[in-house]
Amino acid sequence: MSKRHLAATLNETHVNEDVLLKGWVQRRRDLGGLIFIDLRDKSGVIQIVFNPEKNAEALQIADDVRTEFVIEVTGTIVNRDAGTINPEMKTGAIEVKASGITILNKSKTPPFVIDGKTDVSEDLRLKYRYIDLRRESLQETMKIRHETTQSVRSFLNDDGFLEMETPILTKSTPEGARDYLVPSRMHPHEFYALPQSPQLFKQMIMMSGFEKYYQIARCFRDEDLRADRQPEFTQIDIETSFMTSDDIMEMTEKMMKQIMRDVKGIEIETPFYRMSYDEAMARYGSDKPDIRFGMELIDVSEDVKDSSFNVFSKTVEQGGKVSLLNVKGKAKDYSRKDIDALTSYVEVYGAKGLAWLKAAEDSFTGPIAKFLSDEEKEAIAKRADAVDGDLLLFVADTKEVVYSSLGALRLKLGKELELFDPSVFQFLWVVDWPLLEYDEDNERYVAAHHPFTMPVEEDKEQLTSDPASVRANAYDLVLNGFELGGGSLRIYKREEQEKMFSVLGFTEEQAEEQFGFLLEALEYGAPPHGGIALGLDRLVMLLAGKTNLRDTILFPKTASASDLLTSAPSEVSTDQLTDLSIQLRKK
RNA sequence: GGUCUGGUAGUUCAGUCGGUUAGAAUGCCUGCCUGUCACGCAGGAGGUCGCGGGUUCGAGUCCCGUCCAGACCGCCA
Repeated sequence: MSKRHLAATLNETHVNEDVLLKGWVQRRRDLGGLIFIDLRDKSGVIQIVFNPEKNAEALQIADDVRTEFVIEVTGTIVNRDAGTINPEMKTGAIEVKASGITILNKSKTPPFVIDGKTDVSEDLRLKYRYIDLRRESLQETMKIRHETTQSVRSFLNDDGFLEMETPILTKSTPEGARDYLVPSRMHPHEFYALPQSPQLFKQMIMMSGFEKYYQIARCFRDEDLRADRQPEFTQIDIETSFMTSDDIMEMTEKMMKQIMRDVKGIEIETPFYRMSYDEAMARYGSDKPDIRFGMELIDVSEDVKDSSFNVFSKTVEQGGKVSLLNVKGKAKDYSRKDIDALTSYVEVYGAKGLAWLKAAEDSFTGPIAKFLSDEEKEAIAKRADAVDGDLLLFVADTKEVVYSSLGALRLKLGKELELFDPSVFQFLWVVDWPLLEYDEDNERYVAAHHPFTMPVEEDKEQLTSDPASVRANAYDLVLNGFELGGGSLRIYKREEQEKMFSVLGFTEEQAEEQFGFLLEALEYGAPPHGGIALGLDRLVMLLAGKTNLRDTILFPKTASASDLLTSAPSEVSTDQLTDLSIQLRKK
């Protein structure tokens, strides 16, 4: 018998069959004359029993076996006695009566226990990533990742897309995120950049006449990390010719529908709800709102603009706004101290404080209550729909600070108060983005998305007269408060692209030097085109119910962008540097 | 670049007001145990309290610096 069996594929139908199993020792229970070993392979776990009546020699070897040893076991599948069935285990009704065991490899005692229950520090897990990955939860997540990419491929292949690969060694461009640079040996003093995205290449692919392209593309950005941001990440990158933005959104919805069906077995509703950027900011204080729950921002600027409470009236007078969150029925649950904690929370986002009122019968209590007139309180109560027992939390500041602080507070409270069902997947399109943002530091406009985004047709006239008012023909896909990705129609005429560069403050020479190849390509029959890019890692994170991107990436980086397993980055030899004509400055 | 949290046994943590020999659980080792499944029972080993400096009669504990990990702000077209 030489055919290997997988642990978790065995069940009662295999009783009396001889099996061969190979895998790791999950756990060993030594009862003296009887030893149980839980054998784990990629499919799962099954219990092996070593009984001297069956084979005394095998029992002897099993005695030497330890956790994470790699073993090969032969034996017979048997039903467990009624009283010894383990309902917690997929294979809990059967076990393998061992006739033989071979130790294929020993293992040192692992630095941490491999089970779902044990909490281990992140750095240790990353240093021993290959051990950490043996845990069921990570095995499961990597399977979800595989299923997701396969679902994407199957959908796009069926829809006539070609999967194509773009270069990893590319040209550095100063716009956008910081580039990872690769020095060139053949061209001393010159550098390649790793792609932040295949943006220009996929546009070139459209100019090459392929019409439908996709790639599961690795992208690189040398910026600081976050729980949902890694310097090296993967995008589902898509570009099409001749499709409208509605076409692209509809296609993306179908793709998401298939992914949710294939990976989660969930039927989601399409089309997704669409919301303008302005609406998202006003209602949720976020350009990627989590719409699984309400508790929206309520603007009371109008009601307090003449208030004798200066904090409110002055803010409105100076062009800011006063908004609040109505924490329904929670007034009693929040002490002064709790609200102080919320205040420190919003201060991180630039808010100077968090004013509050508790709604009691026909009145408000709280430190600011005495500064507000009865009419103002009434107006606030009406607008906020405040009833007895509600807690109102106010921020008065610039629009930006009000949005970011209350937007963040809304998410925090939504989570803490369990205002939503975490198993729900709520997709949303955010559309009508501003094309440009004014950069105070550099005193010029920068592209909000990227400089190749097409303006909305009816706003094109304002591009030079009122750049800030121009909307982009762009769309972002949001899932449960996370930006899954975004796309746009692209500029496909040279004059328009040149105009865009000029609005962004490029001289003709700069535009030519950095993007001359693009401008030229636009002159040779570039088709109307557009596309979308979705963050695969984030999608998998949400599908797997994780809160951290590291858990969806095989070998992730730490918050300081190092790899604790291989100790990258690391110093290199002087010979290597000499080859590259590089001399290091003292640290 | 900044703010905050953490770093004590292999691991996860506790360690009071600065005071005798730094603890617990788990893991590990040894012995016993034939139906366990986080097996049980008995015993044992295991510590550069991240690192460097300072204050003090005395520092895991206080102060300064630094490194590492994490969360967040800035940043991320």
